[in-house]
Amino acid sequence: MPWEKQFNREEALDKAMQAFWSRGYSATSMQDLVNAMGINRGSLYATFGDKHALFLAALRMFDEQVRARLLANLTAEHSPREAICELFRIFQHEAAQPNGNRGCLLTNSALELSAHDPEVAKIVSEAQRQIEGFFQSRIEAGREAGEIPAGRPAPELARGFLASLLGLMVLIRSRPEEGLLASVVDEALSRIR
Amino acid sequence: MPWEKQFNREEALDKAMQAFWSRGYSATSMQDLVNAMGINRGSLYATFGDKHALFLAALRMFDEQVRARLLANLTAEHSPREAICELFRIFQHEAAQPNGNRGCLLTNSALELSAHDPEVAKIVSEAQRQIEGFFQSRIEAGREAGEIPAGRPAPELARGFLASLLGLMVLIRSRPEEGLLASVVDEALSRIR
DNA sequence: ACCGATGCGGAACGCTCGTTCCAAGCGGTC
DNA sequence: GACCGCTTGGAACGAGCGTTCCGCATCGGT
Repeated sequence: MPWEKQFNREEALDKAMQAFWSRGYSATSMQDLVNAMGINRGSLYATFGDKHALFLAALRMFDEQVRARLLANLTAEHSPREAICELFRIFQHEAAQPNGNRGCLLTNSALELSAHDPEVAKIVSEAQRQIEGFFQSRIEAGREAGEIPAGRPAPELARGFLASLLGLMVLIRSRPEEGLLASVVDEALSRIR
Repeated sequence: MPWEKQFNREEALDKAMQAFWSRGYSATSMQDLVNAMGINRGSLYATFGDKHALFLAALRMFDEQVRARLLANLTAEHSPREAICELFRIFQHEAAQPNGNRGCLLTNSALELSAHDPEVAKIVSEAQRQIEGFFQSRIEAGREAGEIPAGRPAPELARGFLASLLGLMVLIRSRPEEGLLASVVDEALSRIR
């Protein structure tokens, strides 16, 4: 029945995102993507353009559907201090699940592509800025509420959390040992305790 | 004069290491390597084996000549606390140099390859363990010398430093802004001040 | 009943990849 | 001085890459 699309654009893009997420950009071939997405080569090119455009679409989808949504949910559903704790704990516990050692597509792309791909670099650095902003606003709100003790300046503390979170992403992908990740999370959270 | 080697094995391997360091494994082609190393295709295969073996050799060279040497020098030439400070400061300042945003080959490889390449994973995780050990031994020695105040347990603090250092590597490659890196370093070092 | 439009499926393209192979050149050995 | 062992440079290979293209099936519109 080729008179109307036989696939859902979002679903297909999600499958592509998953593929890039676990294997990276270069190591994922168009054949891999055709298989993973379950759609035809022709349809893929007609819908998403070439491989690079598909990757950017997948990266943007990750940024909106995973990163932004997660931060928004945490902000809405937890107190400032708990939002920060939950963010770290979510990653710590997901790493123990099967297929949980993929880390974060944005961080993976940061190292693989940012240095030589301005479009990727822009998406990645903007996402990092948003995470930094999340930390900073939660720290400030938590201090105003008396939930987080005074200490180092909020912008600096926020950047420290960003670095710890990125380091956690590296460890999740390269050394997903339970005790190691737990120590990293405990140490980070001790800064607001 | 093809009866004796016209190149130095170490020098050629160093050039290969530089190439992998800036572009990663997949994005560096054998043609790139032939050009960068300045030796012939045939000589390359005869001396180093295939691309994967060459990469492992380059990664091991980085581990020994860059990572291990750096930690040894810091341990020998500085007090425990200063050794930790210097480690972070070296990366902070190198990032400002031209070509300084390549980060760390081990960390780059951790994200690109560790999840699907056991040999790389082994080298990477062993290197991370050594860095963790460096931090822990410096913290313990610094506390014994009264140079580092008591606080969280040394093993946990060491893992926190490891995560911050890895996060710094990610940021150096994806967002090498002077102020950002400085904040990350300052926040990290504030934990032993 | 036919037409145009649309998406499907898969063959096929040109290129670059990693890898192999071989003729040529030269010093050392017998 | 003929042969051996080694490196060199570059041609060549098959496979896989990303990408394009086209005949076919099937709809809504006329």
